[in-house]
Amino acid sequence: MLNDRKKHVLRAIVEEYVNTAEPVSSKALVKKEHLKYSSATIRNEMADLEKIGYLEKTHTSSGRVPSEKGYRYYVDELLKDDNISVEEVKYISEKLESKINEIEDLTKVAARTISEVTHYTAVSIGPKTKTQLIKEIKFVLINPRLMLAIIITNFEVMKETVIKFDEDINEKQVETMNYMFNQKLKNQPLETIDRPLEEYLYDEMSYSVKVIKPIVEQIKKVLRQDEQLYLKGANNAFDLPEFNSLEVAKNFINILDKRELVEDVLSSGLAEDINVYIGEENSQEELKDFSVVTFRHKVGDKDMGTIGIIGPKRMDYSKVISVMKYISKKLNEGEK
Amino acid sequence: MLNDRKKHVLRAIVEEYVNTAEPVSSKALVKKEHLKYSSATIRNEMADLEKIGYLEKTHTSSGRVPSEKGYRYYVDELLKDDNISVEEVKYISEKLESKINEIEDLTKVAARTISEVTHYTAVSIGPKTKTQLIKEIKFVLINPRLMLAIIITNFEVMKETVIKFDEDINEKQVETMNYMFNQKLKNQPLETIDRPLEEYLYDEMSYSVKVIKPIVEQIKKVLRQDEQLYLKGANNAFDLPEFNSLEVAKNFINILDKRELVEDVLSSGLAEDINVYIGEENSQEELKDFSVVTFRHKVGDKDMGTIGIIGPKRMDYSKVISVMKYISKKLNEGEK
DNA sequence: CTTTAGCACTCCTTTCATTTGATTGCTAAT
DNA sequence: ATTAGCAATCAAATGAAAGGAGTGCTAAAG
Repeated sequence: MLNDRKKHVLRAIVEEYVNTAEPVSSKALVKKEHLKYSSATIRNEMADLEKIGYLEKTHTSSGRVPSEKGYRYYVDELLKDDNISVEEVKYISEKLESKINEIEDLTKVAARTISEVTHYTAVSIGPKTKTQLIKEIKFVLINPRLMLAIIITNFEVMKETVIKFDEDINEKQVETMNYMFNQKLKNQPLETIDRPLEEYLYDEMSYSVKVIKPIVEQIKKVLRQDEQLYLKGANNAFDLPEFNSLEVAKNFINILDKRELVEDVLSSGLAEDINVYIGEENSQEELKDFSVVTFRHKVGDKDMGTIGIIGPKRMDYSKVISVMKYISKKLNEGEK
Repeated sequence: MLNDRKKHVLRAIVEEYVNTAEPVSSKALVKKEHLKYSSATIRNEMADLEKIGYLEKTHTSSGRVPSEKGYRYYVDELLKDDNISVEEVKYISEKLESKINEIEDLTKVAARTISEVTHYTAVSIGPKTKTQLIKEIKFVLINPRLMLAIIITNFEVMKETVIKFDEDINEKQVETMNYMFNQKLKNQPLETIDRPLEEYLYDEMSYSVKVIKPIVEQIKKVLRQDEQLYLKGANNAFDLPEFNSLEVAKNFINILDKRELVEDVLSSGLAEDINVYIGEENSQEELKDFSVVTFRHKVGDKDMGTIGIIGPKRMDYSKVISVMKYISKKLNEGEK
């Protein structure tokens, strides 16, 4: 357990380093925080904090920098999560309520807004379809060559898609399909709709490939669509001094370029809260020099997707978490 | 008009510079190309080529680098467009014919494949909806609260979307809608479906906002979807020496981050051919240090989207154009 | 026992001069 | 028309020196 002065010093060092990106010296800290102790005293505290692993030095005669453990302690114990200005509140509200929402996915708008307010890179992804279960699947014939498929999942998400046929279909066939597909797919995960099913259907049903294939293809296509990745503010990263190292910049772009990696990152977070992963805490090797903050956008029980920001370990956790909390709240009440 | 030796020198300098990213010296050129002239002679030719603007120096005692005019001459007159290996042909064929196509947009697959083969950054975008005309719009009622809208455009592209209502709709209403919407929208560009239309409909039709709004919103949404931007291989850029300058890297990421800019770039190309824009030839100020090569993916008269690669001016135009030509051909014959 | 002043020591950063080497342009010879 | 040869130019690498910021430790003061 840290005494109050150590807490103060640690918090101040994290915040100062987040601001300046320069190792923080004892002298600078005393001045900045108007501490009633001399720099020598602070130096002693800093030495202690280093001993227990919360601070690091870049070289023997440099100021101190928070370690990952230090950031973690800061995030868990020291940070204020109401670090959001009136202007920011106003800006966010306007964005989320603006007419754009009517066209665009709200999850995307939220991701973009977070990026704009925090100046970090934001990513978002639609609800994870693969883990959802099929509650019901329903086919409606519109005309002999055009059929509508409606899938309802246990997350209360509804997906529809139109299927075109090369040959005529009749009502009787559709009825059979309704029966057969539900028989096979009810309470199965969405990913069941894949090659094995296709083959099963060929065997089981008397319809030709020409009928079955477009159905399966089209459904698969629509399921994929929801998992679309959205990315905003990649350029912001380049304003940060850590990205002056080409090594780091390259790693960063590499991460963003790998779909699966970003999907992993976003989907690994817990459903209920704001998740913070600092450096090596990330399960992905590639992210060991970055920090990630995510949260899941839910409306009631409906999963609407996950939003995350990716930035340097020297991230303004206070700001990011505050903004995310506010947006999360806003999203929930907005959809009531 | 250049004599053959000058052409040879220019071509060799472009290709050598593309390979090495280092200014090409007279001595290196003689050696590399087994020229039967001394370096002094080549120096004279290089001086001439510089005088007429095809070559440049980075400083007084450096080797030569192609100017934009030099690249342009190379692209127009000197380059071979069959610069594609057996392995590459095989790889591309496999990718385009693989099962992935069944799920994924072929335009995206093509863009990704180009990026993989050329190691440049590829972008693609769906068919430009805004310029298309509405040929017919048709509503089909599935149940009292669910309606299907089908839009057919003059590019023979069909778009469908499902519309949910908060109140019941009857067949009579749908008939009226069919009449009214077609009346108003036939032969209009797709972008007509926007706010002005919405207001017109409120005035003209007796239906409530609750009916009209979901229709317009949903149609707008589906129109947007097609213009989705796809990006692959942004990380490749960082393997190129020109991106060792943070300035350049930052510009590049900035460009990719601006949706509208990339959309502009892709849509400015001519429909029929492969378009090459070198440096300042780009109409976008931001692209003045980059080159862009694009082509439109068409199937018969149907516009399927545009694919482009964005890279340094020191681009392997021969490789890029060869690969694009091959893919373009392949896409056309595949869809027959 | 806690705090602090003072100072030696460390090491990064910047600057400047020097050297090295590659390449050109030009002149004069072939 | 071609080429050998050479002075001139400039980037890039190397290394020495100076300056400065910051720490750790010791000894004294509170």
